[in-house]
Amino acid sequence: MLGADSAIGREIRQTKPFRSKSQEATLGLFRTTDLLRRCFAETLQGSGVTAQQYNVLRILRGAEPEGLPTLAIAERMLERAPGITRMLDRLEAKDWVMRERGQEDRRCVHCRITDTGLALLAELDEPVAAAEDQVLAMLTEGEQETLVILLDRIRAGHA
Amino acid sequence: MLGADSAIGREIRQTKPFRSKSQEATLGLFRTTDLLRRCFAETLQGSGVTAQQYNVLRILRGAEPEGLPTLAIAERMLERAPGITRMLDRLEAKDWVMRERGQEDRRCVHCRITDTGLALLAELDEPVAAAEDQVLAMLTEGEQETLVILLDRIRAGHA
DNA sequence: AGATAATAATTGACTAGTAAGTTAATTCCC
DNA sequence: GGGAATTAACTTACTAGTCAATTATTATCT
Repeated sequence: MLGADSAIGREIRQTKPFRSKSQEATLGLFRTTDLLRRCFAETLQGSGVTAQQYNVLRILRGAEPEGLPTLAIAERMLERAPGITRMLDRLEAKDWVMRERGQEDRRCVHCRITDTGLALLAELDEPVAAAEDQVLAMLTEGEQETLVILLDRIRAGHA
Repeated sequence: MLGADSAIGREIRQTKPFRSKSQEATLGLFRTTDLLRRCFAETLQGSGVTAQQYNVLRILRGAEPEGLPTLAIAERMLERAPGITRMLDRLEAKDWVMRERGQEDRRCVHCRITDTGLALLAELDEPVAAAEDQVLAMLTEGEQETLVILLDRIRAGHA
C-alpha cells in the first residue's frame, strides 16, 4: 500500500512497493528535479543560452562591477573547475563574458559579464521569473515553505 | 527576513532575499538533488559503474527474463534514445548487457542483463539500499512522507 | 636565497545529455 | 501490390560533468 499506489509507482510501471519511504522520497526528488530542469531549459531555449550558462551569467551579473575569479564561480555553482573553464570559453566566444589575468595575483583569471551578456539577461529576467513561479504554482505558499524547510534540513544534514 | 537568513541564502553568499517562495524552493530542489546525486555517485564509484548505468542495469534486472527493447529502457529513464544506445554500447563492452535484433520485429533490439551484470548488482544491493536510507535519515518518516506527497503534487501539476 | 609546498587555472580523456538528421523495418491505406 | 507514413535504433555534433595530470604563479620554510 505504500509505493504501488503512489504517483511514482505508476509512472515507472513498478508493481512492487518501495523498500522504504526514504527510497521513495529520493527517487521523487530525482524525478521532480529532472522535470523542473526541462521546464527551465524550455524557457531559455530560443535565446541560445543553456541553463548552466544562464546561471553563470546571473552569478557574474551579481558580482558586477568587480567580477569574479574562475574558481569563485565554480564554488557558487557547486561544480569542479574544469567544467567552468570550458563553459567560460564558450561564453567568451559568444561575447557574453570577458576574462583577463589578475594584476596582483597572476594565477587568477578575472571574469566579468559584458554589456551583451547583461542585455541577454535583461531580456530573460521576466520569463525566467514567471517560470520560477509557475513550476511550483500547484503548491500553496505554505506548502512551498514546508518544502524549503525540509530541503534545508536535508542539506544541513550533509554538512 | 525570507531568504537572507535561510540556509540557501548563506550557502551562495546571497545577500538579497529571494524574490518568491517558489524561487527559493526551486533552487532548493536543484541544490539538494545535486547533493544527493554526489552521494550516490560516491557509493557506486569503486565498482566502475556510474549512477545512470546502475539505473539501466536495475531496470534490466527487473525485466528478466524477457529483457527489454532499447526504447522501453529510454522511456523508463525519461531519456532520449541516443543516450541509451551509447550507454548500452558501454554496458555491452563491459559484458554487463547483451543485445540482439528482435526476431518478429527486426526494428527492435532486445536487451538483457548478463550474469556478470546480475553479480555486480547483487554486490551493490546492500550499499545502495543503505545510501538510500542514509541520505534522508535527518528527516523523520513522517517528514519523508510529506516530502513524497509534495513532490507527487508537483509532478502531477505538470502532466 | 633556494628548494618545497600550495594555489589557480588549464588540458586531456571519458561519461552523459540534447537536438537534428539517417537508415532499416514495419504498418497503413488506397 | 505499392507508395506514404510510422517506428526503432542509430549517428553526428554540441554542451556539460567527472577525474587525473599539468603549468604557472605565489607562499612557506629553513
